[in-house]
Amino acid sequence: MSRASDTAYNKIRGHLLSGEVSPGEQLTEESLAEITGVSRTPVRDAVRRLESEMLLVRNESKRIFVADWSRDDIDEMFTLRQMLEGHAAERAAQRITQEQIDYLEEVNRELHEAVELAEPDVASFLNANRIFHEIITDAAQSPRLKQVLAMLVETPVVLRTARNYSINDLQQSARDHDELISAFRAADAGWARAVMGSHLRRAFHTFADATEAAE
Amino acid sequence: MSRASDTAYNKIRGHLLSGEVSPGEQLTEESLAEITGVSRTPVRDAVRRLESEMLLVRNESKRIFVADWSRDDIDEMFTLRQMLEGHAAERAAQRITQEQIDYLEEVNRELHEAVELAEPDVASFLNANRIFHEIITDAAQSPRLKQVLAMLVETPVVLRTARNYSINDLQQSARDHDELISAFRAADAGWARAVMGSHLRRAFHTFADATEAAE
DNA sequence: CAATCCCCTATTGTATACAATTTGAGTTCG
DNA sequence: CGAACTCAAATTGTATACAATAGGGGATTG
Repeated sequence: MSRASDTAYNKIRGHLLSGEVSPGEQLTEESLAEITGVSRTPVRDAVRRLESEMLLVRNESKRIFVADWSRDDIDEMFTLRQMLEGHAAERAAQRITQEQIDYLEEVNRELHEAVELAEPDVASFLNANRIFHEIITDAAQSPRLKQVLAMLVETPVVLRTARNYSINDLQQSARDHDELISAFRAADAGWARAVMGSHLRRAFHTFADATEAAE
Repeated sequence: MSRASDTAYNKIRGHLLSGEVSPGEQLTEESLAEITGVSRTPVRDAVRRLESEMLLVRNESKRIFVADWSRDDIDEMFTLRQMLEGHAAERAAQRITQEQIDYLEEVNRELHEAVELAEPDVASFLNANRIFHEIITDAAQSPRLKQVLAMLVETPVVLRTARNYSINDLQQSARDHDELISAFRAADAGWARAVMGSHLRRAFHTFADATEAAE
């Protein structure tokens, strides 16, 4: 993370997720260069990456704007994740190693701890959740799948509404993960796909409810 | 296509697809700049795009190499396309306009003509085929899906082996398209998904056979 | 007053020089 | 002889100046 373009990527991403900027707002390479403290060259790299993750969009004349995700966009994103991560879970069930299963258990133990407090630690939850899903994507052993999924996970909207998730929802996520681990231990691809499917579909509704609550 | 980075993208892509370079061969930004006649800056943009399409890969120290697709890689790519384009066909069946259906018919008429010659016109076939699938992706009205699919279609291996496709395979593709159009006209999402699924899965085996024939 | 045109400014695109990093060949030393 | 070290060359990364393009506002004209 020492390279300037990575610095720029992380700072801009943090800026977008913090909510300091509004959807639809225009950004310029120059202003982003000032914010990040590097020149426009690495900023351009970072902007490309954020475009591919659809946190930024360009208009017809190449100007840069903060992406605006409609509810339908979020729905479609979860649907794509359900398909692709369901497939990943299926492949992972056939390929995952004992070490990776141990790692999944360790990460999910942390996730359980984060959501069983009186006041859940949402940041720890999100972090453990991200790592959990990454382990599965790695275990699927498909570089294409991994690259495609990298474009879809962690939208700004989801992260911004995470604080509104109910304790029940978070604890249900932890239990979904427990069941996924069981499916992997049984090497049951169909089970893994089905659990991943319902896990992500529920996550969408959790998100949708949290969004309504915030408004 | 007047901008230097687009020129670079197209020239490098053509270079990769022509087979003048071998999988695993190292390329440098400088050499690509010479080939394309522009400076390293737009070349870097083009390389990024080709990386996301996985025609180029980088090693751990960021050096650039021509991607090497194994048979398993191709298989996985077609599996992902089957999932995603199947979904696209489903959505398209519920959203496609009469104008788009007319356009599909027109393009597929050209495709039929290209493959019903004594000596099939493979270039025209590939071009009509690409446009046909693009119309469907557009009709699905999902920017995320469109972007994700852009990363998966047209691998160098598929294009290089296209000459080995049999006339029967090409004509079957044209008939698959006819059936897809019927499914769209009937607005039958399940039918559209199923036809797209078998169409792409057959395409994989056509590719696999053509590859073996070439070796 | 409204529509059009024109020009200045804002913004992105490109070239180039230089910095940082990695590679690999040659050399030294045990 | 081989393992480790050194340093020059090769390659990618970054900053910056300038070029090309697009946008917006004011003047012009009917």
